[in-house]
Amino acid sequence: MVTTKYIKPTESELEILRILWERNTASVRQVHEELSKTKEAGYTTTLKLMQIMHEKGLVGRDDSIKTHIYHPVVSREKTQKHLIGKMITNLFGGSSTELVLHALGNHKASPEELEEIQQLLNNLKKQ
Amino acid sequence: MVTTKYIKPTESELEILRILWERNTASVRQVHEELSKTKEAGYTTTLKLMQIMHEKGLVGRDDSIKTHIYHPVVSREKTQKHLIGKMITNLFGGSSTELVLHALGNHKASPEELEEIQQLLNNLKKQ
DNA sequence: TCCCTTTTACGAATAATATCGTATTTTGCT
DNA sequence: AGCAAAATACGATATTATTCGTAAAAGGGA
Repeated sequence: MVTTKYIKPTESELEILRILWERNTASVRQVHEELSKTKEAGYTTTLKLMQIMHEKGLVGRDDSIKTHIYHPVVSREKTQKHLIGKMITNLFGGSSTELVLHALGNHKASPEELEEIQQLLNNLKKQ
Repeated sequence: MVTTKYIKPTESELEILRILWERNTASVRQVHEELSKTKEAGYTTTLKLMQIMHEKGLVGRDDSIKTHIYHPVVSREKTQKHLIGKMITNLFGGSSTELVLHALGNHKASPEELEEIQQLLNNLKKQ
C-alpha cells in the first residue's frame, strides 16, 4: 500500500489551485490571466510556481503539446478538511460550532442556502 | 485617525496566539510548555518568536518583572474574520455556506451547539 | 525554410520564516 | 557578596517561499 504524505499547499499555491479546481484544466497563461485580476506578478513567476507544484505532485499536466495543460491532483475536499481542521484548532479553540456561527454571521447566505443548512441540521439533530 | 494595518500572523504565531487567547496571559515558559505537547522546538525558538510578535505588535507584555508576561493584542475576532475570508475565497469558491456545511459535516457538535446554530439560522431566515 | 511569437526550463536573487547557540541579565538563596 | 538557576537579548544560520531574468525550445505562418 502506498500512502502519500499530505502536502500542504502554500498561500500562493492555494490561489492557483482555486483556479484549477474551478476550471478543471488550464494553461499557465490562463491561470496567470485569472490571477492578475487580484494580484500583481510576472508571468514567469506563475509559471515557476506551477512547475514547482507539479514537482510536488499538487498538480498534473499534459505536456504532449506545446502549451502544457495543468489540472489539480489534490482534491479540494481533502485540502479543505486539513485546513479547516487547523483553523478550528488554532482559531476557534477546537469548536467547530464557533466556526459555523462566525461563517454564518459574517457573510450573507441566500434563502436556498439557509434551507440547505437547515436540512443538514435536521439530519444531525435526529441522531 | 490612526488606522492600524492588519498584520497577518504566520502559522507559528497563530499557534502561540491560540494559547494566549485561551489563557489571556502567559510567560514564555508556559507557552513553550503548552506548545511542546504538539510540537518539537527549543525554548529559545519560542522565546524568539514571541519577541518578534511583540515587535510586530501582535502581543504585548509586562516586562517590569523578571519573567515577562505576555498577552494578546490582536483580537481573536478580527483574526478569525480575516482568515475565514481568505479561506472562503480560496477554498470554497466564495461560498460561506459550503464552509458551514463542511464544518458541520466533518466534526461532531453537541445538541446544545446544534440548538445554538438553529437559533442563529432562525434569525437569518426571518429577514 | 526562416523569422517571430509564445512557451518552457532553469538558475539565481530576494524575502519571509523558523531555529538555535551563546552571551548577558536578573534574582533568589546561602 | 558570591553563586546557581532561570530568563532575556541577539546575532547567525537554516529553511522555505516568492520573484524574476535570461536562454533555449516549439510552433506557426509568410
